[in-house]
Amino acid sequence: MHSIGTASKRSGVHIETIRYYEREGILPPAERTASGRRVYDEDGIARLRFIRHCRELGFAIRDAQALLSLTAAPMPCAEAQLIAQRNLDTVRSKIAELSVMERELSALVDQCGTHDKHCAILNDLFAED
Amino acid sequence: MHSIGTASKRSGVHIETIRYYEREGILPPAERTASGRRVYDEDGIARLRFIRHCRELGFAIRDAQALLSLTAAPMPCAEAQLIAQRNLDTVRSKIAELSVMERELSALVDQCGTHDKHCAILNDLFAED
DNA sequence: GTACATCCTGTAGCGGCTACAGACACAAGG
DNA sequence: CCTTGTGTCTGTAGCCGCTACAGGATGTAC
Repeated sequence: MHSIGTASKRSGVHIETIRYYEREGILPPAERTASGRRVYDEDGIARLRFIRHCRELGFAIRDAQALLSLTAAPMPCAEAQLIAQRNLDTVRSKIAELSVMERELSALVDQCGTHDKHCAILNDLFAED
Repeated sequence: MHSIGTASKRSGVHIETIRYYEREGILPPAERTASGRRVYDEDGIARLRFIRHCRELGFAIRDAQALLSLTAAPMPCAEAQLIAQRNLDTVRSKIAELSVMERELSALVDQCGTHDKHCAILNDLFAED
């Protein structure tokens, strides 16, 4: 049995974040000692790590919660794959958006300094469309 | 002279967002009619479009504000370039993070279905590290 | 026994909007 | 003049996923 501090260190999830997850119902409420302190067993720590991995892969916390609850289902694959695919789509469209930004920004940065009179960056931002 | 609705349509910035920018001091307070309605001239609309372009390029609103105020400076280029370069760095590191996610997620999605017994996605998320 | 670390709850803040509620204002038609 | 419909106003609360306190209780080591 472990304190929240130990669970935090071993799972890589900040203490405040653990409490936040509990408050939000992402995780089941932790057991408590007589004096009211949270206590975590290995499963509890594994769940924290699970959520962290989900977040590192870009899943929304609600999706992380859904995936976690799927681990108790008999045939979780199809559902899990669906959620993962949706997230993959989201990640890819974010990359696409950022790539557009990257191209335009680097063009702007390069242009700047080539014009004597006006700043290319500011000019461009003022353009009609 | 234009109403906020017209300014919104012509700049592509939502009405609520325009008021938000004013509240936050991103934009100078708009002129008002006798009855208290906001009024925008062509310059005001141009400023709104400027902010929108900044946002579309990923600039934080505070940076957008800084860039906007640079348009009144005599030698804005160096400063503008600095802000743009910082933003470009941010955008690039976001792309890098998302690319890692993309690779890992697509591997997971592909793996799923190849194992009969356990879901590869959920297994992976439960892994030690 | 006394420091000091750790934990608790509750609340407020971040960024960048978005979405109301409830009250005024204005233009067009009857 | 009155109604109807649309536009606008202020103020506040919510979204996401935390993060950062304040102020108090509890646990541990010397």
